[in-house]
Order: sequence, then C-alpha cells, then structure tokens
Amino acid sequence: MSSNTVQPVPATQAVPTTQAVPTTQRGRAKENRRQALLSAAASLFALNGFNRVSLEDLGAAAGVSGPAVYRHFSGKQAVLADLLVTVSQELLDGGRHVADSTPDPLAALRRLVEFQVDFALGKPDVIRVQDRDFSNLSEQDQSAVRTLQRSYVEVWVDILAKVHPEIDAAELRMRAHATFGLINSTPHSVRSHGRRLAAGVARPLLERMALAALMVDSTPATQR
Amino acid sequence: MSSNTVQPVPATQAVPTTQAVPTTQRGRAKENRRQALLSAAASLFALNGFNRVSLEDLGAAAGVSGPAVYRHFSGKQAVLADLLVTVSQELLDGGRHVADSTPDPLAALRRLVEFQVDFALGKPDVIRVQDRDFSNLSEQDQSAVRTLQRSYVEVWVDILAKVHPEIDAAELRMRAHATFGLINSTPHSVRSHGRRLAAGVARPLLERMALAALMVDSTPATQR
DNA sequence: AATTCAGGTTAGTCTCGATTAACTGTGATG
DNA sequence: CATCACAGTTAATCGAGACTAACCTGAATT
Repeated sequence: MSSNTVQPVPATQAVPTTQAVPTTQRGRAKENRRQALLSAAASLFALNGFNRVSLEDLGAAAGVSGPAVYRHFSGKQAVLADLLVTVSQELLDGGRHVADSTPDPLAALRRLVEFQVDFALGKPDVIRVQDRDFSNLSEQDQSAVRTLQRSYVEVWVDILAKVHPEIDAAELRMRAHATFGLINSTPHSVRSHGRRLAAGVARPLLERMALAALMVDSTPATQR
Repeated sequence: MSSNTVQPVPATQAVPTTQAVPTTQRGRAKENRRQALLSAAASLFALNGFNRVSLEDLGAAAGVSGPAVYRHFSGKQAVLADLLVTVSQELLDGGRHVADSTPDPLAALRRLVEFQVDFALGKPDVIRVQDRDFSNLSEQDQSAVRTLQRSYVEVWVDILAKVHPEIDAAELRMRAHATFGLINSTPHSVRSHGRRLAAGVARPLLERMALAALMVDSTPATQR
C-alpha cells in the first residue's frame, strides 16, 4: 500500500494556464499536432540531444515536415522551453498537492518520494531532457524554469524540515538534490529496454533507497 | 577516519598508456598546451555544453586561438573523447585498486563510496560533461567509454554481491546506478559557489546517504 | 651557421540547419 | 456561395562554425 501512484495528481501534459479545448475541427487538429510535436520533441531530444535534432527531424516525427513547426512554436528553442516549463510546473503542482494534502510529515515525505519516482519512471525522456539540455534555453526561459525548480525543492525542504527539525535548510536542500539524482538515475540506466518490466522492480527499490538516504542521521560529531 | 581521500589513487589526469614526459623544451610546452586545452574543455563544456563551445572559444581559453587545436587533437570530437575516455579509465583504475586492496567487502564498499564522492567533488566538470555530452561522441568512442563504464559498474556489483549475497546482479546494478546518480548530483547543485566550503559538508553527507541507500534491505515481500 | 620541422597564425572554404518568403488548399464565417 | 485566415508546402536566405590552405617563426638537429 505504500507504492501507489499518488493518483490525485494528473500525470498528463497540461496547458499552463487553464485553456479551453478548441471546439472547432481545425482547432482540435492543431492542438493534436502541437501535442504530437511536443511528444516527438521529448523523445528525440532525449535520445539525441537538442542540438542533434533538426527542425526537419522534429517535424517529420510529428507527421509534418520542416518549417511547419513555426505554425505552432516561435522556434526550436520555444519547443524546448514549453517542454521544460510544463514539466517543472507539473512537478511543482504535484509536489504542492502532496504537501498540502498530507498532514503527517513522514507520510508526506513518503508520498513525495513516490510521486518523484512515478514521474521519473513515467516520463524518463522529459527528465533526461530537463537535466541535459537546460542550457539550451534562453536566459529568460532558464530563469523561469529555475524558479519553478527552486520552488519544488522548497516543497521538499519544508517537509524535510518537519522530519529533521535539527538539520539546517542548506543541508536539507542538498539531501533533496541528492535524492533527485538517485531517483532520476533511471532514465540513464533503464534506457530503452523493456520499461514496463524493469519499472515493476525499480519502483519499490528506488523508493526504499531514497527514503533510506533521506532519513540518515545528521552527520555525527564522533563517528559513534 | 572513514572519510579519507583514498590517497593511493592518483587523482591527476594521466595519459592512458604509460607515456614518458618529453624532455625537450618544445615537447614540454606542447604537453602543457595539451593539458591546458583539456582543462579548458572540461570547464567550458561543463558550463555551456559541447555544442555551444566553438573551437575558437576553446583555443582562446588555452591562450591560443582557433585552429591551433588541430595541432593537438584531430578535431573537436577528439577533445571530448580524450576527456571522457580518460575519466572513465581513471574511475575504473581507481575502483579496481580499491576492490583489489580491500579484502573486507563492507570496507571495500565504503572505500568505493569515498572514492566516487571524492571524484565527484574533485572533478565536477568532467562528471557533468560525461553524463551530458556523451552522445556527442562518435559511435566508436561511445562504445569505448561504455565499455569502461560497464567495467566500473561491475567492480561495484562484485563488491555489492559480497555484501548482499541474496540479491541478484540486475538489482545490484540498479543500486549502483542510483548511487552514482546520488553522488554525482553535486555537480548539478553545488554549481560554481564556494566549492571548498560546501565540499566539507557535502562529503560526509553524501557518503552517509550513499551507504544508507546501498545497504537497504532487499524489497520485502510483506511490507514488514 | 644552415636546414628542418612542428606549432602558430590568418584567411578562406563548405556544410548544415534555423529561419523566412512565396504560394496553395481548405475549413470557418457571413 | 464568396471570402478569409491559416496550417502546410517548397524554395530561398543567412550565419555560424568546423575544418583546410598557405604562410611564418623559432627551437632542434646536423
């Protein structure tokens, strides 16, 4: 009962601002194309890296060829930006939801871990792109994403502070980062294999490792 | 006494095959330039990513401008390849040394963790380049690096197998990868600040988190 | 001292790929 | 039904940057 999918959080791509789904046939088609482009971008960027993917490749992967991408995004960078801002926002929203809806700190921490593991196993491509191609964003987009990420980290730090009242925020922040590194390692290792197969084993393992790492005592003065 | 620097392992850049240092003044200068280029490459690539660094930038950072790089490397990719092959080889050598010189499995595991933490804190740039720009290597170089990395992982798995005789290799491999993710998270978080300052706190923390994560019991059938 | 030769330099060359221009066909709209 | 607006298309344009050519200079070597 501890490794559930934290269901209340919508795991689907969502438009940042609440946007009504276009009713007209044409508008629907456009939205589909847009999602197809984003999805293609996620897997292409993850596989080859932002710079090794041409707009031609990207368009082709979405069943459209070349400069058609400009009908949906202002440029190549904008596609990346949309991808990364969206994922950062999703993480933040999900994390806040968990934090706000789980009074017990330790339970909240468990749920945060589960949430992050689900995310890493569910969208390894986006995770990979996020920490590999971040620097291909414009300065502006970089700071936007950084702000969201910082907020997400703070959600973790706030919960961690309740679990470890004696540890200062700087160390808790480092614990959070290290834990993200641990959990997000899967996109690097579980590459392209039978994802479903490995995920079943990976999920509980990653959760237990993450919790164990997070719960470690603060560095003892004497080696005990 | 547990967080020493694993001193026997030379942490300096080393030429793969045992190469005599050139005696002639010119030869010495050339070697210096070469090292300057590699060092510049490490920090530039880490900061901006392989593709955002031009040969002009790279040369300039080493006090030489532009195509002079071709006097030392066959091309831009070759610089990256040298960097990554060297670091992979260093890790493998260091890991093997630890494994071979530490009979007690648990002690060996501790030393492996210390070694990896030292490496991550000591050469964050190279670590960062390694898992960000790997795909910019030629197919050939990729497989060379992969082979070295696989061997390094096997060193860990072999030690882990002695500590956890009941766990199968696949899971141990995943534990190792997750631990690398945890330890290597520092290049991402401890960016460009007072490195020495943070490192003093980071080292013991990362070591304890890594150990705790690695020592977790195998997934219990019942939630205990 | 004369001669090589390799590390540097600057001025091309050449390709790739992002962006833009000029058109086209077809749902939406009146 | 006539028009419009707009997703797409193909054919330029344009800049960046890796690599090459042609020369230069001074340490090594004889």
